[in-house]
Amino acid sequence: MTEQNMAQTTIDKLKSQIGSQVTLRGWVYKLRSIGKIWFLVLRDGTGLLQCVVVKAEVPEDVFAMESRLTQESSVIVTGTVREEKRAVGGVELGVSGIEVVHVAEEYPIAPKEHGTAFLMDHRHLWLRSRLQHAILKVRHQVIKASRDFFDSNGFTLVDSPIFTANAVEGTTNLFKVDYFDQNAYLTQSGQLYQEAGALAFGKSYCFGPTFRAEKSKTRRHLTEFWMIEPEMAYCDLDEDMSWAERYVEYIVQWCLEHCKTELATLERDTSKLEKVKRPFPRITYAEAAEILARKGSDFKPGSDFGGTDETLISEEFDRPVMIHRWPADIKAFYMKRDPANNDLALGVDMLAPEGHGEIVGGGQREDDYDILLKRIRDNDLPVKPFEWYLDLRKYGSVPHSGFGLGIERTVGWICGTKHIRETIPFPRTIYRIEP
RNA sequence: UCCGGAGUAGCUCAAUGGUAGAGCGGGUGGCUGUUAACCACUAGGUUGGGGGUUCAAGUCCCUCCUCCGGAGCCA
Repeated sequence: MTEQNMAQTTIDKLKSQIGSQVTLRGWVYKLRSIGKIWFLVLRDGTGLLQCVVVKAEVPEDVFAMESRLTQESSVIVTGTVREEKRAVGGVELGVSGIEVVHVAEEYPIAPKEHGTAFLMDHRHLWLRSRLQHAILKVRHQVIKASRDFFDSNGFTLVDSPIFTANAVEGTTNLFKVDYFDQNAYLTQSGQLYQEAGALAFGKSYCFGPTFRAEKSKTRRHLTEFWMIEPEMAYCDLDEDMSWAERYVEYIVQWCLEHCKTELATLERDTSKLEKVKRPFPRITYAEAAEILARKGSDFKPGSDFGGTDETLISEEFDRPVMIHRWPADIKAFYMKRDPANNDLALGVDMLAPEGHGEIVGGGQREDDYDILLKRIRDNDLPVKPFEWYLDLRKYGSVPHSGFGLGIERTVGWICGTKHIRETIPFPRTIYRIEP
């Protein structure tokens, strides 16, 4: 290894390298010139660094590079790290040399305000900007925390397929694909397969993309989104809710500890997240309906909650709230009924605070063969594609439960972003499939 | 699918029916500590498409397209 390679570093490590001669590889984030000094703000994926080029301190050709360089040009910069209160991040680089790797063409995203449509058209470049970078860093940590949580609690990763022959919830619109000469769909949930996983491994989970062909046009919807779905054998609704609150608490506390810089960049009020500690309130659907009645919503009892209703309910609590025991009519066929009231399903939804909507949906599954078969028929679903699913009730059926957590809505809540489309690298919405 | 909103310079937006403009970005020049630097100069337009009314349309009417927000549905 040459001396040059040994000095190779990244911006996030510079605080411990003050006084050292280092080399950084990155891109020009911003340029400012005041004559015989110019400033280059370097971006390397780990942070931003102000680099100072002084005419009297560098060779003439290095100083002359200011006129050649453009925003987002790729450069390798060498210099001495020093403390500097005036610079962003508290350190700066006194430049001794610059190697130009590529001079970028005029960059479309100027350091000024842009509209969302324009930025989304340039999503592949927008990812480089501070806020988008921070949001996706949080997304990464949410996913890491999720895997850590389930991996260290005895769950086995059992990936569900993306192509499926059956519609989990029957009623919702699925993306149909030509699967050779047969119809297939893109999955809208990996849950059914996790039930097989839980009966094989005790506790299993999957994490992958799911697809909904609904023509939703709201800040809470994507046609392609990522869901993490755990499923537990020998688990009833109460235990299911305990898993959900442990998991959500874990993710939020993990991000508070590991995403301090990003949450500060996003100007997130973290005091709201610090309150996300167990136990979370658990209320019934009927109690939630009472809250809405008291607050004057025009909500119709027996129906599902709309976005506004969810916000009204979540405003009552300072942490996520779990709503359980729903009218069976509005829930999926596979949900087990409440032994105390056959009209109610043992389902649970978790609403995030601050109006970020439903982040978790789940419940206890019907484990009786005859009842499940009847439900499939009552819902006018074809029995054939569900035969394997029914088998799970023929060979060692047990009470089991699970849930799914929407990654994008969770990231949106933790980051405090208004639009869910900023929480996924390349969002897919009804009118956007590019870039 | 329904309701509402918007399409004008690369971007963000102005412009009573009467000569299409500004800021930012780009280019040129100036400045030894800038923070969205500043100052001067400069280039940049089929006003989303089509049709109509009018002496005259970015502006009024019809139609189509695109996008945005919300509803429904959902995570």
